[in-house]
Amino acid sequence: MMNGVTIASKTVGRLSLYRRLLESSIPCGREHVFSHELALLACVTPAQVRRDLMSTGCSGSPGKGYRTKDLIDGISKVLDYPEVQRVALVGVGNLGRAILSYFSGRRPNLRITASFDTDPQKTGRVINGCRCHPMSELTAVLGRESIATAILAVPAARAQETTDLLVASGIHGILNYAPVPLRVPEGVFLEERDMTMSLETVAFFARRAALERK
Amino acid sequence: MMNGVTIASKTVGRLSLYRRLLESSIPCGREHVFSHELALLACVTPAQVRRDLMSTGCSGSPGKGYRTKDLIDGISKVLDYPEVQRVALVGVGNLGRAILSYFSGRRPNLRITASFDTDPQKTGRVINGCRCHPMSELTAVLGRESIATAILAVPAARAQETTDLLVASGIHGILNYAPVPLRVPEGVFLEERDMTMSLETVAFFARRAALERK
DNA sequence: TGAGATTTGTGAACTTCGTCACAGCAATGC
DNA sequence: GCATTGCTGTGACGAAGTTCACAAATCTCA
Repeated sequence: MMNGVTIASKTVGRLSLYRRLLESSIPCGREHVFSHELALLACVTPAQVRRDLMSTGCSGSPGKGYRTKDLIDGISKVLDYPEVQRVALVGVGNLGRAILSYFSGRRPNLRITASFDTDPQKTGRVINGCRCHPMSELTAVLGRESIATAILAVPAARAQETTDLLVASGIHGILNYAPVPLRVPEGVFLEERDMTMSLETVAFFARRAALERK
Repeated sequence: MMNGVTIASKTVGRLSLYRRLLESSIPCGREHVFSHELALLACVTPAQVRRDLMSTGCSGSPGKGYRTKDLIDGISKVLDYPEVQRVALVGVGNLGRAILSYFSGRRPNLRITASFDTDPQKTGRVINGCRCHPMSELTAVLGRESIATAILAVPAARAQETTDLLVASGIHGILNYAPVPLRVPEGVFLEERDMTMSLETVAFFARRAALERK
């Protein structure tokens, strides 16, 4: 690791959640929060919250809780890059557009600034506030904008070749919505979000729970 | 548990993946597969594959591997309901429509057969091959079609109330794409798929990996 | 100021998930 | 038929993630 501190990937995800909750769901007047209040909002245990916050260096005081502002700043110091961190989206189909419209203007510090597609109908246009480039420009655009993070939403058949291209172009983190597992070299962080796997898992346990109830 | 066998949720997800790979990526002539071949396709270790397959009851023979057909049947016996299992989608926005078009006609045994939305522009119409009902009909439709599984893709502000309604209407499994954690009673299986958390996690580790490389 | 109530910070236990490594067995070659 | 090869099935181990539980710290109120 670059600096001495390691931080678990699940913790990073929850920190992002805590920050959102602090910004949106804590009544404005409140200057302090307790771990059990955040826990309730985040649907985790208070111990989990405290454990996660340890890795930000924030500390609260017994009896009073954590200063809301300190938490937001502390979490941001861990999660945010000093400058804007740009993200690329590859594949501007139904899902790609949903992702674009979902993220547009959400966090000023983390922005999808470039998208790519093979379809000439789409390339050259601005879709959901984001310019769509042809795949041929991928390497150049990623380099120019120093993009290290990509969201992949292309058809299964194209997923691996696209990944290889992304990696060769300097991408170090991929969020994969294509329904195939990706092969990436060491040093590239990969998060798989296969909807089929998710749905089939939920369906399996739903069935089971429904049967149990009978 | 209803029957004696417990099965880990991650294993269920991977079994679904193995089946897809067996159906699509194994050259038709091949009657047998080795665990290391499946492992390569699924991007996991051979030991993981064998471990997962244990819970299906399938067994292979040393030197020859697993019979492809046995595996597909064995996995299906675990994952599939004898009848069609119906799924509901709540929230037919950008993401909802992407989900619908993604799943339409994919697995005959697991089908999204009803969708719901508050927007009167959408209700009453068939969108991406799926009838969209007003929320007021939710309980009735889920009951009539005996639906126990739901995909949630509504705005954050509506997510918890919608969940409560789903649970009250007999849902036992929820796949949540709304960007808030849901509170569900025991006995309801919940899978959270918050895109913001995922993206922020990937961005964090991408940045870290990129810095390390310098 | 001191007693009591409450919450933090964290070592230790526990749970879950994945990997190792090897005994045992089917197939093949000699 | 015996030795060899190479893969399966699984007990044991290890890593990651979560919860427990309690000492130490702060606040409240008399």
